[in-house]
Amino acid sequence: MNLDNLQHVFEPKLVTEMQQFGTWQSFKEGDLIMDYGKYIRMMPVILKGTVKVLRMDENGNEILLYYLSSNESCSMAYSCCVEAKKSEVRAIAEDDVELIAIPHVKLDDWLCQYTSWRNYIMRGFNERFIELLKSIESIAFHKLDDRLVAYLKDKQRLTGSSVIKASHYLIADELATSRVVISRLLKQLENSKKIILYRNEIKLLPSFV
Amino acid sequence: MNLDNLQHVFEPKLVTEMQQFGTWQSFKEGDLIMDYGKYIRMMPVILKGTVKVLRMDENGNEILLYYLSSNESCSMAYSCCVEAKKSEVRAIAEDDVELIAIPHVKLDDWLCQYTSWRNYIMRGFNERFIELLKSIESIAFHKLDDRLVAYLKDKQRLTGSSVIKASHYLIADELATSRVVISRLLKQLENSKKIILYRNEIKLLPSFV
DNA sequence: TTTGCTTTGTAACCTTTGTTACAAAATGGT
DNA sequence: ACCATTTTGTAACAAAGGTTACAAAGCAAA
Repeated sequence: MNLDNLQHVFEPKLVTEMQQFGTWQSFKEGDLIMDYGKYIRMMPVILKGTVKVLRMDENGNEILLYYLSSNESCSMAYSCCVEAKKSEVRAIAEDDVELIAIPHVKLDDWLCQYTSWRNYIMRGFNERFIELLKSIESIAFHKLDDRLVAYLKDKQRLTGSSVIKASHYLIADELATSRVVISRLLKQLENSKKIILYRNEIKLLPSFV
Repeated sequence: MNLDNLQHVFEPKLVTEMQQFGTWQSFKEGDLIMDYGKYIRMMPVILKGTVKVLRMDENGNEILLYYLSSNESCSMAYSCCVEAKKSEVRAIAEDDVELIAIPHVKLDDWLCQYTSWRNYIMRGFNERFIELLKSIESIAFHKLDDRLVAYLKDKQRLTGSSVIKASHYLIADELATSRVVISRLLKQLENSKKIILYRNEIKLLPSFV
């Protein structure tokens, strides 16, 4: 397995340990990486690709928590992992994903031994916090049209492409609204020459930024 | 300082260390415990009382993050503290508060040394996560009237009293809406005999539950 | 008691978002 | 080419929430 990218984040000795004790896994687009109720025994560190993390509430509403990409890991997993709890989240591969799964017995050891690991974990918690806070702010204070624009920009940044592949239905789902509303707002954006709509595809024009 | 309650959470040796290295602090209702932009060098562990934690976004909107009560601590503080960053949150004493402030140099040491501390920190992160998720779910999927009812029940649980002391304006603020809207909804609840309204006071009737 | 400030009540109106219903277009398999 | 399925467009309407404006009530200090 290729852990070159990790060298920039962790000290060499830790990378060697990760190689030794971790399990390399790969997933194809759409694959289910983690699901509700499954026991978590490993903590994932993403090497390549993007992972979408979702959560369902008591009423069956599913909500997008955040996206994880290279060198990030699922903070929610950590404490679940240590306490051998069941997953409260679902993780899906957005594109082709490679990750290295760290067995839970190593988590605590490394926390003591390696400053880089400790910082990595703590920074992860913090970043995830900030993401959730932004999410709250977005829902609480911004109207749907702004949120939609932010959503599209996010996708653009994440995929590195100005062509976003998604159906209106999917977008509606992730913004917790209905398809008709999204179609309406997208059409407004198209009319103001900021995007062009195709089937399953949205092209962001220069004037979009 | 009286750290009896901590005995139930931490091993005796750690409690002794907390006594030795921590700083005992007390605050009166309304006191500012932590504010935006101040450097965080200590991590608070609440001994008594309730702390309200807020955050402000780029547009100056302030949002309620969560309440902390006995034996809880501010997860947001942790990583800030370790990296000696400025606070992104404001913390206000809801009632009379006692806390013990742990100097940041001890945080990492204890993480290695004491399993109870490690679990405490990790569980804290997790609980805060869950709170934020609930908050997101509430805003995203529930209408204001439901959220208002949930808010009142929360206050009731937190204070242990069926009489909630708060102006409509304050409630509106914490639910990120306008005073008129809250007055309207409260009046509906009063009309359906679930609450009685007074000035700066709301009495929850038995039928409210 | 008078004055000024805060809190609450209420009406009227506007904007945003959600819902239902139906049609048209695109796509993929046979 | 034909059919079933998915995706998108649009209209018409309903509901929730936000805004403005003003009045009345409560409270506190002078």
